[in-house]
Amino acid sequence: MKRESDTRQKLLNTAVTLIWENSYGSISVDDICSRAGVNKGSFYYAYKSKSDLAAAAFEDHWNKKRGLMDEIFSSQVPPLERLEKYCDRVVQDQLDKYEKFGKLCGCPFSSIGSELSTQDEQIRKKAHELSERSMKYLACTLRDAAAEGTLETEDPVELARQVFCYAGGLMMQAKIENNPAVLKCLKKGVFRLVGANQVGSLV
Amino acid sequence: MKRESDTRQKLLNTAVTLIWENSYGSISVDDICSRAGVNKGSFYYAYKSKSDLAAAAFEDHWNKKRGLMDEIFSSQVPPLERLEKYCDRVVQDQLDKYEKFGKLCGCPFSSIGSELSTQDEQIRKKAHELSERSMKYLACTLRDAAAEGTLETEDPVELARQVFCYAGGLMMQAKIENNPAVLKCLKKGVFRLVGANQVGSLV
DNA sequence: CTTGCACTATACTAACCAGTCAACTAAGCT
DNA sequence: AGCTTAGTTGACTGGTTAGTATAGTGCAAG
Repeated sequence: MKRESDTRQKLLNTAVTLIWENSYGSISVDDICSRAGVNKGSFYYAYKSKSDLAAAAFEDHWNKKRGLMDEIFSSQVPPLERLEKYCDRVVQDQLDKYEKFGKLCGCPFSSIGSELSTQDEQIRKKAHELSERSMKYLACTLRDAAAEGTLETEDPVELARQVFCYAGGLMMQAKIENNPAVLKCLKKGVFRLVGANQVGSLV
Repeated sequence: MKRESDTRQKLLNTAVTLIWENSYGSISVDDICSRAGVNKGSFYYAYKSKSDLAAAAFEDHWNKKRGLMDEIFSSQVPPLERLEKYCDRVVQDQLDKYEKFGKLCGCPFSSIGSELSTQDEQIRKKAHELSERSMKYLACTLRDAAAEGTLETEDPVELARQVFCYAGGLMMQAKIENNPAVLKCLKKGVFRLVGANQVGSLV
């Protein structure tokens, strides 16, 4: 029978939070440990390096979001509505974080991926992998929309990438401006990009 | 009569290069000094902190790019052609860097801005300021295009922001994938976003 | 009761960090 | 020549870093 401890989980949660609000480079293992209420020895018993924990925390954070993503991108929902809900959710997440910390934190995957992609191959690969997963939702949605005729595209995979990059770029810009108002044009830009009218505006 | 030294300039150049290829957090003052062939004392004689140098290096890097930007966005050039040249240039810059270092480095302003915006207000402000300058070129171009009737927009400033964020997001994604092929859809996406046909495709 | 193992606690290392300082060099001015 | 001052030098400080070593704890099965 295994004895389980919540040390790993505490470290995962703390790592995501601290790194998201600050940056990988500015957060130390000691910071993570003391915030998580875990001793250094336990840290290195649970993970073999700081980079390892970060990669695991990435994966864990994604898993926590996955249920919601599956729901937003459910085939039961009309494709353009999925897209709209996704935009709303992205903006809402940023606003929640903003209210909580008084600063716009951007997308954790993109921020950390961008910071470390040239430094740490393990983290770059993980960031890449997670971005592919997000793009899958979008590609599928755009394919469905094309099939029902609400938008036209020859290449839903490429278009999904464009939408994804636009969203990521906008969050980054909002972070750089530290201004939630920047996010206002997320939906408008996405729909402009896919060349469709928003569901709401058709009513 | 002033005695001038190239210490400041050497530090500016070295800082941009090292931080661009790596990250602010992973590059130390000692790294910058030894690569620039400058002593630590001289560093702190020239700049009062690491963060100060970074901000100055930002500004300096922009100034070096400015001439080319003025040329690309010259009123003498038809607006949509400016947009195309801009895209070409962005991609070319990334490819040059990629060939030189074997890794995709992304946009230095966005990368460092994204890394430090929640940490260092001075750098966040500088990154913000420089992004505004880029967007000015784009807004002006889109306004001109609307005036000559090659595209439609109610709000060229907002559209410029969307274009800018899309480009930044795409560079970030290319960095995360460490794959120059990602950049291929820059132009297509930009023209999709502004709702115009590329100049080339009209011929 | 004891052996083994999952986990914790903390002191420690060796390298590294940003930043300081006082001594030094040399160029320009009178 | 002699003074002033911009600029240089590299050793130094005090604190922090990721990671380690080792002793210890508490549970569970034999």
